[in-house]
Amino acid sequence: MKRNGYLNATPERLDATFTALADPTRRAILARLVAGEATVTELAAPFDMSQPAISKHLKVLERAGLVSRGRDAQRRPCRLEARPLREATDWLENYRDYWEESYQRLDALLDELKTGEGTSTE
Amino acid sequence: MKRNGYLNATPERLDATFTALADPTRRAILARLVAGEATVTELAAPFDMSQPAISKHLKVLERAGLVSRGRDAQRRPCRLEARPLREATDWLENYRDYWEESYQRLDALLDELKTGEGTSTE
DNA sequence: CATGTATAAAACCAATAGGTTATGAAACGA
DNA sequence: TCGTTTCATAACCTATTGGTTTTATACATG
Repeated sequence: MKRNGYLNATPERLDATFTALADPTRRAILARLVAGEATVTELAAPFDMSQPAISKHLKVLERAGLVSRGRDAQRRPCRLEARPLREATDWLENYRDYWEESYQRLDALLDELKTGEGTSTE
Repeated sequence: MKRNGYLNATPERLDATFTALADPTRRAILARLVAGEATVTELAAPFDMSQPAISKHLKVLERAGLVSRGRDAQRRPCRLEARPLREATDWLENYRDYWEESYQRLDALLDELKTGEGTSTE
């Protein structure tokens, strides 16, 4: 049930990707980049944090392949890269069956509690 | 385009979940738990690592809510919990449109390179 | 009751993460 | 050529991570 067709992530890439996603600042940066390319200073602006701190976060994102950088004079515009996101999603999709099942069980239980009330196994 | 209906993860939960997923040992433990409950020693067996090390990994997984523990005499069986996996998946799904678009662009490019050869913009 | 088994907790260590300030370097604009 | 902007790098600090070994606890069983 996996609509695949592309290559899979190595464990190292998953390590790097999930590590990168584990920080709220970096997730915010990614969210910003969905809207399009941005320079380091633009990315740093919303945060109460020094510029080198943001540069470090960007390096983590870059190491995971989540971000690539161009060049525009003295600026180094960042762009979001899709691949690791897809790979992480693919990895998690392997568990979809599992948690859908879990929630079906939960739904059934809630259903029983609601409609049952006295009608059920008591 | 989000088939939701359930609650969303707090940033702290996402931090904890992605942190937990960022380690290959912990991912392997999760994979094992899909097959059903397991004790700590069972989980530790495949790894060339001390028991306390595994206990620490389990604590990380527990802190993220990915694992819950029961009690069976001196054993503390671990079970996989679905919720954080679903929440992480949901978070990543927000990017699905983005990377599907990216890959369409890539596909189009590859197509052009393959079928075009000389027919294209040259 | 004594011993073995399953797990947790403590103390320790090296490496990494996440932040800081200060400095350096590349490119632009006057 | 000089100053300004944009960014990276270095050096430093503290807290956390991921591992170790050793010790303690809790239960089961002969």
